Amino acid sequence: MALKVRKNRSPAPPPKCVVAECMDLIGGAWTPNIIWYLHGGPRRFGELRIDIPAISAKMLSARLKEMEAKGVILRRVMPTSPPSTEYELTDLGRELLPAIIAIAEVGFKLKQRAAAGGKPVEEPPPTCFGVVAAVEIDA
Amino acid sequence: MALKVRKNRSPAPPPKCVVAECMDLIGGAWTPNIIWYLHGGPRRFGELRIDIPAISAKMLSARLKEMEAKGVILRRVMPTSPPSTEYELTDLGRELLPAIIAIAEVGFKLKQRAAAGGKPVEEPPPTCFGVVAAVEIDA
DNA sequence: CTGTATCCAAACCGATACTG
DNA sequence: CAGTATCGGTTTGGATACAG
Repeated sequence: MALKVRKNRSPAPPPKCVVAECMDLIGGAWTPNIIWYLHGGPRRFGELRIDIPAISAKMLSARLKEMEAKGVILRRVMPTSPPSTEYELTDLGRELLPAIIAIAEVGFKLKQRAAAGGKPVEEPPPTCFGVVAAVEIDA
Repeated sequence: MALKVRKNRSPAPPPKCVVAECMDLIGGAWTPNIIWYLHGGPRRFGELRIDIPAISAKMLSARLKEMEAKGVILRRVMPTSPPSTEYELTDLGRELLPAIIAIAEVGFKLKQRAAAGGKPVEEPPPTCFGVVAAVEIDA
């Protein structure tokens, strides 16, 4: 251990907080969920509604519009009948994924612990999202 | 690249979202900031108020109380004169750090890009928080 | 110094109903 | 299918003043 315990109050000037820049993009209550369900590829409005059971059409619409304005997602209207719309992460949106995944990993651990009755989970899952990373569809 | 591009709509059932479990703990608007400034060690009420300039005493108090109730932080009153209070991350709170740090790292990248005029930053900083990890005070 | 109390504005959010 | 409109309730959050 190279660190020493601090003896005085607030001797270490805290590093400038850089959390806000990211939280501005993922801070909304539903935003992380939307990004999460979009990370596998483009997805439609109705699909997202089913993905996120508790969300109302109004909120989903509002968040999607907001995220589009911020450049996090891309909205593409397909000229089909009936018309459908696809939402997709932009490059900027994909940059948020590490944060979202880290959040999900912590959430996974928390959930496991809760299921285990409050006792800490020992072995951290190597990558509980291997499944996610291996999305592979042939047709 | 081992992945193939999906050809149909929503063929991949999205993995259960585990983001909510963590967002319940860090979802508040100020919570990530508080955890961030607490990750270097215990910190007092007034210090946090200065650390997070935009926060009001009311909100800071509310968040701290909420986080204490959730077991994320520990509140310790020091029997000094004038009395002071220290807030510290619990084990549970420390488990949230990977997510917070990931958020901060993304925020750092975003900030750099913004400073660079919107162009993407190429080299990812190895650990832009080495400074943070090396808190070391002699006296 | 460490909060709490009150007032008040704005944002968030669900339910429901309706349009193209 | 993909939204929008409206209503109403809850939450968030700042300002200010006050208390232990």
